[in-house]
Amino acid sequence: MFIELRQLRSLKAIYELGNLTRAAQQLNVTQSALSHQIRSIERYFGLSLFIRKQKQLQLTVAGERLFALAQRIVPQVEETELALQRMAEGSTGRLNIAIECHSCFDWLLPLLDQYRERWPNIEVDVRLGISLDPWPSLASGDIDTVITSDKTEQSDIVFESLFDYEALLAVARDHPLTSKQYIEPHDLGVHTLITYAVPQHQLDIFNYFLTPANVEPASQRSVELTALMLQLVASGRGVAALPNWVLADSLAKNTIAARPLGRKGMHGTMYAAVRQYQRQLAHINEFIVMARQRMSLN
DNA sequence: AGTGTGGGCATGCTTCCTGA
DNA sequence: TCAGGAAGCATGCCCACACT
Repeated sequence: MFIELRQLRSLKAIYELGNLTRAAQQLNVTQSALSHQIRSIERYFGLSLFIRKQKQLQLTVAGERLFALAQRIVPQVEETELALQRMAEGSTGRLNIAIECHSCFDWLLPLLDQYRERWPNIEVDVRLGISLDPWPSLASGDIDTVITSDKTEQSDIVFESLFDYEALLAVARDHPLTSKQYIEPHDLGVHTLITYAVPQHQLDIFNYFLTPANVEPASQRSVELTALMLQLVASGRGVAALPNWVLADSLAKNTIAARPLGRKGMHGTMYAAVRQYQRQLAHINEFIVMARQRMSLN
């Protein structure tokens, strides 16, 4: 391939400015360099691009053909360069987030309000990843980050740790389990467990606590909203395993009590999974930094 | 180290403008 | 009309740099 973007830019500048000298000034090269460029195209194709009879350069048919190409290509390239530059600076772009936990809304939504103030030109969208497998969407670029506590080996995906948390069993203030220092799996065998309305295999309380001990709760009730779950727990209609950031407010107001799950507690880390090449984008990096800052304060 | 390429410097040529 | 100067382009030569 012989025709280069550099040459199209030169041809466009020469035609628009009317002579080599002014075009050379605009392109930050010497008149001589520009003349060499044009001559090299002319020699390669064996065609003249300009009629050089007067001082004013006039396009030949071949020159017009190449200039038409330059008029189409150069603005598109410049527009794309600008868009990429802005994307790298973070002044435009998008942040499509998939979250794998219902309770993440509790910290994510206030964070996004703060984020939108800082990055008003970034389009932000949040999708609940529980009902779908978010990883193919992340790999294909359909979404930009997955908020998850499951760190799995994925090629070209980096897991940025956001914060550590502990899942606790929330119970009513006067619940019999408040007498225990920590909860054991069999303690739940006689109580109603309130969970989010998702399949059992997506619930950590089953995966890491009940199923390994071969224990089933006496009954299970599912709800969609965290607030409703907390109300049901507070009124003694069941117990629920929730991360500490969800319980912080209710514990502070003393409307419920909470106990660790197991002697050592059930600890986890929340991650933001992003594609490797997107990690350096300013608006994505800033989201990670803001999430860390916000949750380290809690 | 050899080669290719882009671009700068120096210089010559052509065209245009201006004043006598 | 013509001479002189200015403006603009072309070209040979050279150098720096990238690539193999």
